[in-house]
Amino acid sequence: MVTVHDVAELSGVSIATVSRTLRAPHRVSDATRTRVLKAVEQLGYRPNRAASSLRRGRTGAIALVVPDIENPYFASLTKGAQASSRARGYGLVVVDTTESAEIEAEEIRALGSQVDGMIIASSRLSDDALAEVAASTTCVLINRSLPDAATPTVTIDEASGARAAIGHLAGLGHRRIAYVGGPESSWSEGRRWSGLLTAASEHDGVSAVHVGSVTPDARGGHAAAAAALEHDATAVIAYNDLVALGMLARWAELGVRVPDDVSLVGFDNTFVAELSSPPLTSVGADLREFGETAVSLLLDRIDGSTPPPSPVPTTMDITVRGSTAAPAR
Amino acid sequence: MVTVHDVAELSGVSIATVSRTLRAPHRVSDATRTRVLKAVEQLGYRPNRAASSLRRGRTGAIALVVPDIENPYFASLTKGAQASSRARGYGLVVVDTTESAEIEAEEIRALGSQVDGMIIASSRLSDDALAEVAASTTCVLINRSLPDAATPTVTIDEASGARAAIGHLAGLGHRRIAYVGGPESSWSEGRRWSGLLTAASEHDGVSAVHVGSVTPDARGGHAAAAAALEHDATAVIAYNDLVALGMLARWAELGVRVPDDVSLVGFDNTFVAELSSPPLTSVGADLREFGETAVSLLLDRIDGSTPPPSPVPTTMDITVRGSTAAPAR
DNA sequence: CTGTTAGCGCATTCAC
DNA sequence: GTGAATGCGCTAACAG
Repeated sequence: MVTVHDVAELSGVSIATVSRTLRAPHRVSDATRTRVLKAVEQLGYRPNRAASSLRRGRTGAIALVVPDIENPYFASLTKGAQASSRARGYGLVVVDTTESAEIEAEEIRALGSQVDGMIIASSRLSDDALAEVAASTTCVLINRSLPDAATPTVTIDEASGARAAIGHLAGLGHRRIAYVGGPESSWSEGRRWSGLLTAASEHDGVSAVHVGSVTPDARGGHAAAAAALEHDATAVIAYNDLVALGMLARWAELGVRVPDDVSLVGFDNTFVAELSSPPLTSVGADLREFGETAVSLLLDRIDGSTPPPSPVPTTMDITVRGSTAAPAR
Repeated sequence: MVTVHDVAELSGVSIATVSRTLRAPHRVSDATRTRVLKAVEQLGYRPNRAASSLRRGRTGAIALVVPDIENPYFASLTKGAQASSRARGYGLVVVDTTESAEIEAEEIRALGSQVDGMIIASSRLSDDALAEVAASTTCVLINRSLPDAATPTVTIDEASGARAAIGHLAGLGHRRIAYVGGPESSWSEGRRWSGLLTAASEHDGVSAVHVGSVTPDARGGHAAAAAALEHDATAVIAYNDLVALGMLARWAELGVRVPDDVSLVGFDNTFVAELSSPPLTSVGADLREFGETAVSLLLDRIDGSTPPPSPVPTTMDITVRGSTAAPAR
């Protein structure tokens, strides 16, 4: 292993100057800087992160905690966070908690001394447990608010998505719209449903009906497909794209045609929405950008340069694809 | 921050004993061990990773480098690697190189001092560049072999997948089978196509025809959908599930019915194969297990307990869903 | 502008 | 079985 001492010796300066050249280049003379950098290059010197972290009390890394990296929603979020943290010179540790509150708690504890801060997405922790985490670490929450309201949080404006979905369907002529919800414990679920109710009330004659809560995957949609049709609705909105695709597949088996017999709208607009036939109309936010926002907020907090302004919720837009059309009658 | 000194003071022992209690419990007496552990618990002491790393010369973390975390293939791989490394007490740093050889090289360099080893999946690096990495770090390659053959590698037995696909289709009565390939530069592409050719030759009267190379995503499949039908084939095998779904969607627009008019088989058997209608028959390996295998191999190398036996390639199995049936004629 | 010095928190000798 | 002492590689005072 090559250390500052080796570089110092080769370039004829002290180890302090080597360190300075790397951390604060403007504090050394041009001549020595070039000399030191040449030696660094020549020896292939890379500062030891562990030593640097120990001395500085900061690791230069942040963590992103997600419930399930296989979920396209979190995959996109991760992608954005990754790009953004690299751009700011930070490493990113991604942790998949497999939807388990226990593992989440454990990982967060273990992470404590390894990173300078963390982003916790869609936490499965209780308010109390999460508040404790927020109190003892520098963190940013995604899609989850805490009563105290002191913890920085980035959220998606679910109401804007609901408005876009309802507006699109109402514009096509739909009057009765069914909503297949996600887990009742989910933070998004509550916001999506209340957003839909509000949006429906803003259109004359349009009503929304909640037809059950399912697990937020294709299996859930599959199971709810039949029930969703039992309410005279001409359009169905699903908790997320996966649920929507599950319904779509089940309806195909049942001979129900989309969008001829019923229109279908998903939430999140993940890449899977483009995969089905017909492709799925879906409302969603730019998740990569969302991930970037969270990283920025966290790093602003860590670097402490500016007091982080509480960011405005990211709005959702609708992407109209083939699964929606005017109702038959 | 609570350190060994705090724990030592509270439990009335020296810092050496505290450290020993944690790292080599059997080397302290029962009495002191319980006393120290109580103090650890009481103070909420967590060893500082940076200090520990500096002293021991190992970080307790490994890295997984993937081209694209949004790709379900790598997401599943990551999931398995994550679970397995956690189980063995190692942290996992996931890096997404966005399919860029440049970023990959840069990240690998930066990672060097931060992890004890790395797993490089589907590297975009040149043989030379990759060989250099392999020479200077402890690493394990996934889906990519190096001429020198000295670098530990875990691979998937693509030939077994090809055999399963051809066998299934031949069994249904298909004789002429088209293959829509992926990027020619892809390591898997070559193995898949040659495996298909070999497998076809093992069945009387069965032939496989290569009908072009596309980008390995739904867009690629969309573009190749029409061309795939121009060869009198009654069944089509796609480079991967995404390509298959792209074709499926395009065919739906074209009025081509699956599996009535043509059968379709994907590669990788990622979760998206379950999402389409009809759901996609696909050959694939257990990717989570694959990720676990890679982690095990790497950690065995690092811990150096046993000389890592070169693992056998993971075999692929076929999952038959609704996209395949006997040919019409 | 540059060098000397003193630890950061921990794991490991080596005595006892 | 335990304690005292050393230094891992680096950065941040402080002097010069």
